Amino acid sequence: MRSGPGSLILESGTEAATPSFPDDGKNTIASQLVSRLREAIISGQLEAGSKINLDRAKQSFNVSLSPLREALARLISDGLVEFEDNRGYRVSPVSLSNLEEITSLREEFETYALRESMRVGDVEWEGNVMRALHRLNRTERDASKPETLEQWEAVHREFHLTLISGCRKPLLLSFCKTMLNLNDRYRRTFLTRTSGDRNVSVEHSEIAQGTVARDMDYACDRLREHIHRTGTNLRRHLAEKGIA
Amino acid sequence: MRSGPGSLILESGTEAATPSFPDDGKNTIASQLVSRLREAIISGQLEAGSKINLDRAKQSFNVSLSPLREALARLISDGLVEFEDNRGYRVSPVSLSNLEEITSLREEFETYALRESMRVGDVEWEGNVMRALHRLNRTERDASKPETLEQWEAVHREFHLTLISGCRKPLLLSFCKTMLNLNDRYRRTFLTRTSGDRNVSVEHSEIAQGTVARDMDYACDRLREHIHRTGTNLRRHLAEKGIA
DNA sequence: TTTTGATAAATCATCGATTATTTGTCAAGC
DNA sequence: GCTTGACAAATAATCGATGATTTATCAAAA
Repeated sequence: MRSGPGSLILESGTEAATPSFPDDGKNTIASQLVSRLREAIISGQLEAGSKINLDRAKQSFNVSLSPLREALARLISDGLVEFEDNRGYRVSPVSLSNLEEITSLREEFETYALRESMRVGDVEWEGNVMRALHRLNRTERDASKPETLEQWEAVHREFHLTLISGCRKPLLLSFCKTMLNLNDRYRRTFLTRTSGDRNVSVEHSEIAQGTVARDMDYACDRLREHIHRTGTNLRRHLAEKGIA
Repeated sequence: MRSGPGSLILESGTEAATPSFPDDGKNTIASQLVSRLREAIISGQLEAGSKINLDRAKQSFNVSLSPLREALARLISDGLVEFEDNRGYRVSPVSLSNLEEITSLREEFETYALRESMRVGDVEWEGNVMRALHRLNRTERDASKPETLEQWEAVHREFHLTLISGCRKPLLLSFCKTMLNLNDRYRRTFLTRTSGDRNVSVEHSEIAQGTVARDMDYACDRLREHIHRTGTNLRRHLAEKGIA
């Protein structure tokens, strides 16, 4: 299926602009599935709480059972999928209490990671933060253009991860990444527009400015508020849709 | 292989004292493997950093490939196993920096979870804490008897988990459980005796007493010290064995 | 001697088919 | 009418075999 390095046969896939070089990562079907399934869950294509029928999933993703099961097993780490013996896999459900926990943990984990980053982060990290902020501010978010929403989600996620990427604590970073994933699912499912009384751009800028200035208390307070506001916002939207 | 409910054929396994009733959980080979592999890694039977050869593992555990791969995929969540495309699975390596991160995160996560537990925990939780303390104090730990060490590890782990079990934050609890697993691997691998200058029993009692008295600062300070001392201890033992 | 490239061996990834379990259905008994 | 139990359909779990990739080996060339 995959043409090896040096092959003259062009691949028929959508990606692969450089057919003579092996792709970086994501070589196996199982690994590709992890990405595709994660995206499908976060974006809401796979409904929260719904059972994942292996036969149907197998068909709709055009894969065999083994890589599908392996991908789902790996997704348990992300908290996006749950499993029970002989009952199979299901998309993790959403709930008010789950959202509240995610918000709380993001406040705790991310402020801790940000403080650590400011303590030990180097100049390159500072630069990455400013670059991520700039990209975020230059990315348009228009509810009438769905593709801009997706793009904005990506750079927004990247901004928050960059903020804490200087902390030199890989386990902590992976936890934060997980929480951010779970949080993004709520936003992408329930929140297409931002609340009117917020200027999110300013919030991001304040966090970033405080961060590179290494003003720990200021930056962490701003970040905590930012996360908290998003949580409050989302909670309201969940309540409107009658989700307990 | 498995005799169904009501069957008159007795199982040949070591467990299953009540053959007429389905086991609670752990029904499938994959799930049993998760437990067995986790125990094998934490106990040090599977060497840290070593590659897991699927063919050999298949034979030594007497299972087929599919459940083995699925079990390993699930173990990634626990941070005990790492994976790379086309290179397979390996036991997560140990290092000084990894131990230090685990210690830091345990300090942060567990004190936060303990505070939350004291804030919202109910009377039943309090009772569970006192029971876990009592069991721990009554469990002997004799380096000359390996089976007592294993037993002690189990009740010790149970004590720490019970402490924070009142917090009503399932995601936080699972993170703490993961960190505790990783920490226990270091202790079981590198630390068979407790340091001479510590009275660990007193430390546990102080934490538990402060907890049920809902003295947040006292209990959390004692817990943080307790975790920190264990970390310092372990770090020394790692250094002695020349592990960077 | 070191490097390179081809080949062989080991190992991982995937598939299709088989077996085991759960869930849905419905009739018999209470 | 409600519960119980047997049967059938749907679904999950496992297996053995096949295909793909990586790693090891070693001879030829620089």
